[in-house]
Amino acid sequence: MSDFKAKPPVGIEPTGASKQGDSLYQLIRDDIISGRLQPNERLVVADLALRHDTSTNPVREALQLLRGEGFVVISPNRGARVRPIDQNFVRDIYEIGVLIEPALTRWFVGMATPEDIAQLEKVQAEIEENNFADPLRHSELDTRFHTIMYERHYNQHAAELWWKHREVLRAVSRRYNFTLARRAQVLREHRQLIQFIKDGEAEKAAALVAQHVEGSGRHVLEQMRAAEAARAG
Amino acid sequence: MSDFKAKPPVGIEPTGASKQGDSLYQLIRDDIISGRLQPNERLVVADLALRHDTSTNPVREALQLLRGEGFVVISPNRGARVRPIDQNFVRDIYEIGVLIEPALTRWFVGMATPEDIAQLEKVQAEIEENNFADPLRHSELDTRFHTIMYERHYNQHAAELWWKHREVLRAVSRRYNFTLARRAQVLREHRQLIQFIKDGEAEKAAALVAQHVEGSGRHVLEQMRAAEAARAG
DNA sequence: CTGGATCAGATTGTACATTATTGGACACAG
DNA sequence: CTGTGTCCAATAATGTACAATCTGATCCAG
Repeated sequence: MSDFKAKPPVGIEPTGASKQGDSLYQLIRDDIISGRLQPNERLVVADLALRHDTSTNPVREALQLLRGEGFVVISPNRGARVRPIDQNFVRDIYEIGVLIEPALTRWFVGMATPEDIAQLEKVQAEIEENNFADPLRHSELDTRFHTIMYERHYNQHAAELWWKHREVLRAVSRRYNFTLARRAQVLREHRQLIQFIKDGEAEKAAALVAQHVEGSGRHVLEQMRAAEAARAG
Repeated sequence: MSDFKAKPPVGIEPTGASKQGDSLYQLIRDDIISGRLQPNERLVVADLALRHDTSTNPVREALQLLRGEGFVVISPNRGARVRPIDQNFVRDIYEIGVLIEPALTRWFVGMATPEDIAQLEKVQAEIEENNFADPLRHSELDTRFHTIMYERHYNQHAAELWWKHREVLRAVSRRYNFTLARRAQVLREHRQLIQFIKDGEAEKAAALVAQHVEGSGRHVLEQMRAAEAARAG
């Protein structure tokens, strides 16, 4: 799990949880992401407290946080369950990304310094070097790539929203591989994006990002559908 | 306060709070919205528990929820405070609205039934009849108008996001009046919007909504700035 | 097979112990 | 006399233990 970590953008609203509450949040979240906790599985407060050697209040707090991020569903008097991350859920999140990310990108193009671009190229070089050999590493690098663009945006709310969604999507896509076609396209789009940023082509960059996010969403959804069909068939 | 209520869209994710937790959430939220609780005021768990005649756990739960909605800021070991809803905060939220609402609208135009349109026209008639005489009523009607358009959207996430933001903005704009210019514009845009929907002009409707939201944001921000200047001067 | 009493299991609420922060008193150096 | 730093106590957040309440399922009676 530790190699799944990615640094959040600077200045993102902290969880506001206490030490134990926060680490519990991390632990349970990792259990969900890694699949150790099944979709729809009940999350019994007392059990979790026992397992993580603490008491119930920190667990409740962590569950509330996870609910906020979309990893857990809570219903009154019936407790918490692992949210089954289904196709609708993923589609919803991607669609919001398609709306928001281009706007963040457009702003970045107007603000990018040579250092920013150097950073992007460095990360892109690492992505190309890794060339999807280590999927987790790719996921982390790709997230870093986009974080560079978004983290200094004045609209912290939008950036935070993007980050939350990103985390969920990483949790999902972790289960699948990239098709060859998609690999090529990701590299191509990143390169092209850097070029547009260099040229100050804000509109083109924004349009490209929209396409990039949309393609990414479509790709994951197709994988999910395929896996679904395989399970059923 | 009770006349400030507006019905949330159907199928919005429930808070997941228990009975007491949920009502506490409502109470504290109303106190923040109405200004009975000052910006940055500390929210002491024990006090709140006492005041609302309950114990600390439900209060903690309610505060977590309020944090999720953006009404409260929590920092570890230092407790919760009323979030000062400043201009940046409002601008951030409006900008996200400008990105999301047109997309929701576009879809609605393709799906609207004659009943939907009749509903919109009915609400619009009430808005015109009220003609901003009762600002709270206007706020509620205006919210209903947009809810009709968005609440059945397949992207429940986007709709929920919109609703949360809407609630915050209502909390803010409650403190201000509409300028005459803005009143006229709101009415004009609503009428035009209905016409576009009738004609199935999805793109035009989306563009108009973008303009509508942007104008609304600008209006509120100007009011805030004016109030700020008045305080300072 | 239906329907309601019953009961185990879990959530929710209460009381309290522990631990962290904060502001102020006080001593001391400049 | 003023500014600085340390210690301490008040205050409040956080964690623990437990009581109360709710839910869902099981198991009979009809």
